[in-house]
Amino acid sequence: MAEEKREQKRSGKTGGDRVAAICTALRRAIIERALSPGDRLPEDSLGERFGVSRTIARSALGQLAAEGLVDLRRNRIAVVAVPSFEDARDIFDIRVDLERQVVRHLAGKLTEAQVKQLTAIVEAEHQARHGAEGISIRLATEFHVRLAEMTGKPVLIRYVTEICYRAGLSLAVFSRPHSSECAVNEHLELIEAIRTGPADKACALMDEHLEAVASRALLQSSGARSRDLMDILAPYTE
Amino acid sequence: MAEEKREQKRSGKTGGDRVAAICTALRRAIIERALSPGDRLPEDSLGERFGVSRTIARSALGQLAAEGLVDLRRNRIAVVAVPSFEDARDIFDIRVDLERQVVRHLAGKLTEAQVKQLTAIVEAEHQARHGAEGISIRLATEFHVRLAEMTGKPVLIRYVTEICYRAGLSLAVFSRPHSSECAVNEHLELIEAIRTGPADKACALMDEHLEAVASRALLQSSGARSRDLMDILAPYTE
DNA sequence: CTGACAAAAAGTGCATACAGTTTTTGCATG
DNA sequence: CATGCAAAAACTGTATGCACTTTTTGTCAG
Repeated sequence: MAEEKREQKRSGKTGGDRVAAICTALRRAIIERALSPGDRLPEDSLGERFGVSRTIARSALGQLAAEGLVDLRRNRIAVVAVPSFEDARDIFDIRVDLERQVVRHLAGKLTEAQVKQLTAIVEAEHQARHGAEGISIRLATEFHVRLAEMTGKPVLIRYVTEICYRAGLSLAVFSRPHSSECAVNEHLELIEAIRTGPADKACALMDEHLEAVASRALLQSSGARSRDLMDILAPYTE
Repeated sequence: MAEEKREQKRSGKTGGDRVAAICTALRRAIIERALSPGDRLPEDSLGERFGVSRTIARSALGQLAAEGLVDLRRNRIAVVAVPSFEDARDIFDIRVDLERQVVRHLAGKLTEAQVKQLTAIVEAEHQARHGAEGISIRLATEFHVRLAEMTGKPVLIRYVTEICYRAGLSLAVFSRPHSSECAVNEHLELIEAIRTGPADKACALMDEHLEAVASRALLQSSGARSRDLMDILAPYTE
């Protein structure tokens, strides 16, 4: 959030981590669906866009590729990753496990301030529910990421964050009608369950929530839902 | 080991992915404890060692940092990561979840060839149990990685592999007496349970196995076990 | 028109150069 | 001798250039 500002004051000094800034920007663009799966990300354009050399842009792409958000093939232009249906399913399976850990660690231990912080995000989700679709998806993701951050466990935070972004990207591929507004209520219930409830109860609710998100998108478009040009044009053939 | 040779024949051609080669070599060196947590990895030396420019070495370090095997701080020499005790605990917690998924997917579905392949690794572990300590640790890790690969699920494979390496690194920090030979028997039992048993049974055994590995090392050295110079020298003070 | 194919354009892969930042070293000083 | 400090050495951060590859474009024969 504050990084963007810091990048501006280019006093000739070394400059705070530019690679990270580009990664942050791209992650956000991807999660908000300003960038779609398959979109091209040439190093030149990227560098030019952010006012850095290809070296930096390239490094950012490498990082994002490691996170599974970008596909990087030798001698080819980088593209926003296009998760397969199986990938999406696996990502959600892992996500359920990881977030269950988050909830287990947090159940009954949220501070007043933390509850407030989470509620604020859900509030924002509520506000954004009729605005740009991208924003509400980002906020929904942010809710889960913030939750993970509250465990204070760096390793867990890292994996949850990464998997949440990948899940968001997967939904961009497979969820036809963007059906994530209902999440607002579920998120509120989650806060309550984690705040008051016993761990098991809260975990169960998180399981439910994630499974619901997954099926709303993944299962409903059961099977292929491939964006392959061949398939898209099939109905028009002859 | 063989990579170095290949790097020599510089025929001017494009050359297959050098970054990946360096990563592989370093991962292996780390898991075999040829490199210890905290060891320095200057870009120059690394590049020279592998016959590439700093650009490539740097990129490899970035990749490994993303995997949690290397610590990378601005303007500082990269070092092999030094996981905290909490990190180690969290890594094992996540590992249990991930490997449970592997077992669940594999239970009762191993082909003859796969069983043979796994058995071969355990055999190698047995052979190596009195040789170089590093080798047996690497083989034990390889067992789990191979298992994950048998699911054919790229996402799961990636996370299991990464977390296994991080677990290995954590053990390098916290496990005093290298106590991993007993794993041979446990690995054999695991193969059997996955081959024949129902998923629940096999999962339970995997849970046990991992928890055993974790406690043999992590819990036994309960609490600090910090490699901090201050602590090491404490007994000698005065 | 349609294909094929070659030249031009767009991009990536990698080394290198140079600026800036630690870290080390060497020395003088209290 | 310990201490500070400044110069040298060791490294990292980043842009740029060149070689090589892929993609696009343009042209010409069928």
